[in-house]
Amino acid sequence: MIELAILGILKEADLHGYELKKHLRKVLGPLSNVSFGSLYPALKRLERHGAVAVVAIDDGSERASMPMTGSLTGEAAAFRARRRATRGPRNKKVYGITAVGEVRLAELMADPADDERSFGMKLAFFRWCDRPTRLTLLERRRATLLQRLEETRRAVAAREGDDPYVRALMEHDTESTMRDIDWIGRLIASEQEQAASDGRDKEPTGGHS
Amino acid sequence: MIELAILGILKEADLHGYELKKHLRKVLGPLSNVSFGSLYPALKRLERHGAVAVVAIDDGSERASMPMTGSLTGEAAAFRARRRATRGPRNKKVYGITAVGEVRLAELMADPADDERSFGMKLAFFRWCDRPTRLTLLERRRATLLQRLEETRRAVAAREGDDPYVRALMEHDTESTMRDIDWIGRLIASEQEQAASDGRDKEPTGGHS
DNA sequence: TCGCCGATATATCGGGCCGATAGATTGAGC
DNA sequence: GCTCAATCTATCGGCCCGATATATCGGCGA
Repeated sequence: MIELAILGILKEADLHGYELKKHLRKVLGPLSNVSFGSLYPALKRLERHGAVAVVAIDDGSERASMPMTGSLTGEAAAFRARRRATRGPRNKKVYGITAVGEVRLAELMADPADDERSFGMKLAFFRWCDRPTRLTLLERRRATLLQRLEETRRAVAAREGDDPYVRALMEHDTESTMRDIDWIGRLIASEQEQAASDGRDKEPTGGHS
Repeated sequence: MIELAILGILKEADLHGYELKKHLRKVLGPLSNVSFGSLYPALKRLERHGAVAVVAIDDGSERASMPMTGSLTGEAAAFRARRRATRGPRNKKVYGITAVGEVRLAELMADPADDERSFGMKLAFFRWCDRPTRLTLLERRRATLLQRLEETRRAVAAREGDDPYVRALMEHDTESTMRDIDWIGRLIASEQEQAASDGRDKEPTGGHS
């Protein structure tokens, strides 16, 4: 799921690895402490698959955002050569998302994976998908949580005189799950309201009062 | 952390891999969906380190729980040989925890890892450790959650006009974290009450009214 | 009685994730 | 100029997981 995170962030702006990690931390907060040990291999993977591409190599000169297509000529190249000779380049590889990457992002958003982490990430990138997709994801999450709730409830009911700590854990889990379900319900309602609002804007016929 | 789960379960009863997985699912519920791809390698690892040992090999005969020390003699061996010749043995490898394993379990319980999963597991096995250790773990968890709460709050405050979905995510995270902190607080209070109660039982002097 | 099937049971493999670590540049402060 | 912390890319070993292979077991219908 780290690929989803990378693509979702890169869709907003071209960034190099280190910045990417900082943005991830800021946007997803405690939901994803992506380590460099995952980030760089993932970037390589995505590049190999053509989902992202190196947009520029920032060597410290002012000429950032220089496309890599074609050969560098003139002053810039000379400047870079000088720099490289004296101190060596910084070589910050700035990545950008490609058309393939956009498709991949959509695929990953539609992926059935539905755990805490995955769902949180998808929600964080909801702005990149349309309303039907959003509703599908929300409904799926609600179904998952309801199933989990049922499971935990059965487990609690099955053994009454069990260990008090296990019991406390399960009861707390039940409560948390119920609250999460409510929350998802509110998100769904909000989404449906907006959908209705959009509908009214487009075809105001049939509106009563 | 799968080792903690295995040792914690095995401390209660000797089990073979398949049973182990079922017990794990029952006790830890949705907190750990340990797969065989982790379970069997982990068992091997633990056996190599001497933390668990094969207590018996259940080949389908009625004589379960037969220790492996010494050679099998008499009827049981004959029966086993007959069975093996005709249909082949079932070879359920029943594992048990060793003295080394008990030490390892205590070490893993004291481990500073403090994420959702790790803490949940430890709590599920609280019955295996003394009250000071429990309180230490609870306090540590509370500190972690408080830190996370602070972090999320700062992130929310830092950008006001941000994406509504990211905002919803963060606000929900804040709420959940606060509830978790309250919960931990209640567990700590309960633990301290019991500690005080124990103290009164032992030295009833100084009790005022 | 035979065959089929789902549950039981052990095990491995490829691939991904993570913590630790390495190696290097850069800017700020002194 | 010197040190130090932050920036930046990258790899390694070890662990975890989903998929998969293999084989037995108990029950149920033909």
